[in-house]
Amino acid sequence: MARGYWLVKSDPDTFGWDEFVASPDRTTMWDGVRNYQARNFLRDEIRKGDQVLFYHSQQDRAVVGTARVVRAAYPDPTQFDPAEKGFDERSSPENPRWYAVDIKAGRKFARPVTLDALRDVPELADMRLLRRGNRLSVFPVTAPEWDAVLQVAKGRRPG
DNA sequence: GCCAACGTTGGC
DNA sequence: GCCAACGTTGGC
Repeated sequence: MARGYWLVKSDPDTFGWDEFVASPDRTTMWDGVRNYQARNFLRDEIRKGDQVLFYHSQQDRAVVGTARVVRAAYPDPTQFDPAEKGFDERSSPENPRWYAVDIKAGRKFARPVTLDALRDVPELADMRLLRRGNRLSVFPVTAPEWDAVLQVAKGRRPG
């Protein structure tokens, strides 16, 4: 089975790498996605075992480590809870609208791979992360892109 | 703090 | 069905 690669974004002020690693079994529910394109990726394409780049948005703007999908898509429970920010009154357990996956923290990069560093890598010229106006919080990464990011993380490229 | 990008909502 | 207004995201 072909393994998939993904990038997920997180605002470190809300949920950063350190909090991720401190989670039970280094695993967190990746919930709160309320964008249909991102939802479709979660619901239809992400598979258990897929690999993930964990990216800090906002002030950090860097890929900080890797993760792995340990549970494929299931209905995001926060959509049913009026106390949650992500509550959606149009959703019901019988007809869920939003999905979550579980991801487990992998390795932390020795040095974060910054956006600026990524922009210097020719193989990443078309990477979704670097496109103007990209706001998707989860999207696929190609195998060459995955390899190139890891090369930068290992210090084998400038950055 | 500002602003561009973009998705969603609601009036028509 | 169109589109202006609005809210959110995220880079700078």
